[in-house]
Amino acid sequence: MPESEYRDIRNLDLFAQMKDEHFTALTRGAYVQNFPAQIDLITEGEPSDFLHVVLSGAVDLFARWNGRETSLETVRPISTFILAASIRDAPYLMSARTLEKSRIALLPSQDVRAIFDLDGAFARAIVAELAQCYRSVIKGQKDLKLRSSLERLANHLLRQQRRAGGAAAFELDFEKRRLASVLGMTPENLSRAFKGLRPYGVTVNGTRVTIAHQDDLERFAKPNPLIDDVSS
Amino acid sequence: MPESEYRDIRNLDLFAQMKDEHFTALTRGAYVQNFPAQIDLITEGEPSDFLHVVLSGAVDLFARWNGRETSLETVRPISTFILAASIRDAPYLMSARTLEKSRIALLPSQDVRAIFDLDGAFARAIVAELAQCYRSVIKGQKDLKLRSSLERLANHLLRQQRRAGGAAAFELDFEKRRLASVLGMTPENLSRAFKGLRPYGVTVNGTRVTIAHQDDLERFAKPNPLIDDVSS
DNA sequence: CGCAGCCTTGACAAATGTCAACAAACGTGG
DNA sequence: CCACGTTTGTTGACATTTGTCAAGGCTGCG
Repeated sequence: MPESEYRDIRNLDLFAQMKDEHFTALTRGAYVQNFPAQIDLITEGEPSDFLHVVLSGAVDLFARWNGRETSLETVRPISTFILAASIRDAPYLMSARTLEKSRIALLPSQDVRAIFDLDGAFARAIVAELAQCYRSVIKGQKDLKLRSSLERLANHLLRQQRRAGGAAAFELDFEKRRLASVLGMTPENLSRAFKGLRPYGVTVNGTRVTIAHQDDLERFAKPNPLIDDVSS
Repeated sequence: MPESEYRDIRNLDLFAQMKDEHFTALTRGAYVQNFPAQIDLITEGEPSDFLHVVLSGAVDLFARWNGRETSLETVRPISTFILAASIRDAPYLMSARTLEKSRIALLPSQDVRAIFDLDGAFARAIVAELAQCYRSVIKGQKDLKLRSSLERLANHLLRQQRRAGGAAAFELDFEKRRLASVLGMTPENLSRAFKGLRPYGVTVNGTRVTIAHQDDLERFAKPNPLIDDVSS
């Protein structure tokens, strides 16, 4: 593993505080691999052999049931995914595939569990990470159960706008068919939802979104820190 | 705190392995309280002052937005709730209220965090608990996004049947208006959904459900371990 | 008994999904 | 760089699902 990537991983909140020897042990059995876009990395139901770290690119976590499929989360660098399955030595609940060309580190789950038992700082970091993940899924649950698809889209746009710097015009960070799946609707419905937001000053051109009347949109979307804020 | 309740808490997975002195310190600032039914225990957005342990009764975790309300989880004895908020010292994402007369222990979040930093065994137990909670919310997310309300009800009945011992006839464990909220639909819709399951041999009388044709219902519901199993 | 809350039902409205058609964007190989 | 085919996005028409409102029955409790 190149020194720079070793550093990047080491600097993740999850690994920053652990003992050197433990981090070394953890990365000894690890390897880093490049994947093209649209490659399946893991499949739900399989045993969780590796904790994955996205070093570059992007990964989609999704699930299937009865012929249907839905996107549950997008993982962007630099962060880990399927920590919970690794820790519990339980089967993956979600499948993962690359969205773009991606570089991914794989740490054997077995080592993660072993070192988690030895290193208190690591255990605490895992707690912080899991608590964060948990809260973020709860927010997603609230978003889904309390809002209509139009409201979900409106709030998603406001969140995305903030992440992109806050300007009135910004780029969607993934293709619309996936956005539809993330928001829990069909692509056709998303198209119509965009049109439904026009009265609030939203226009779209390809992946470029412009919010002409910020106040109108916010009055409609009613964003709430307990659903829409990244931290907290 | 009575000795028997002290024991009950001590025996929870979360506390079983921690050092005696730490457990003592944790319970020193704690207190136990009885609440009647339908009492608000916490409100979303408030700082998380206490980790709660349900000793008896039942607690509903729910959330509101824009005048709507939804039930997210039911906590039954003996287990804790809002662990994630306590650990992160973040505001509650959900409100809680008693469903019945309940006995609840309150452990100061500050102490939980302090001892979590001192006690590796405790930290590990918290990890196990949080990973479990995380996975269970992900399952809920899949249930919501991949299934129609009729399918959600069918699978809920099968899960409930198993929990109740597996007999063809069993009791719903909460009132229908709440079940509707848990499943993400209106009470009216739930009524109709029950009728919609009649072709698969489901009949309801008050809170008593009978599944006459187990196979038919399962063929329709297509239960899946990665969504419906409690553990794993 | 009489009230209050829950459940059910019907009629209707709104939201969302499906299917088909087509246009636009993209990538590949010539 | 173009031609081609594939994928993605959009739109319309329509079906299905879900929600809303209003009414009435049932039950439990004071």
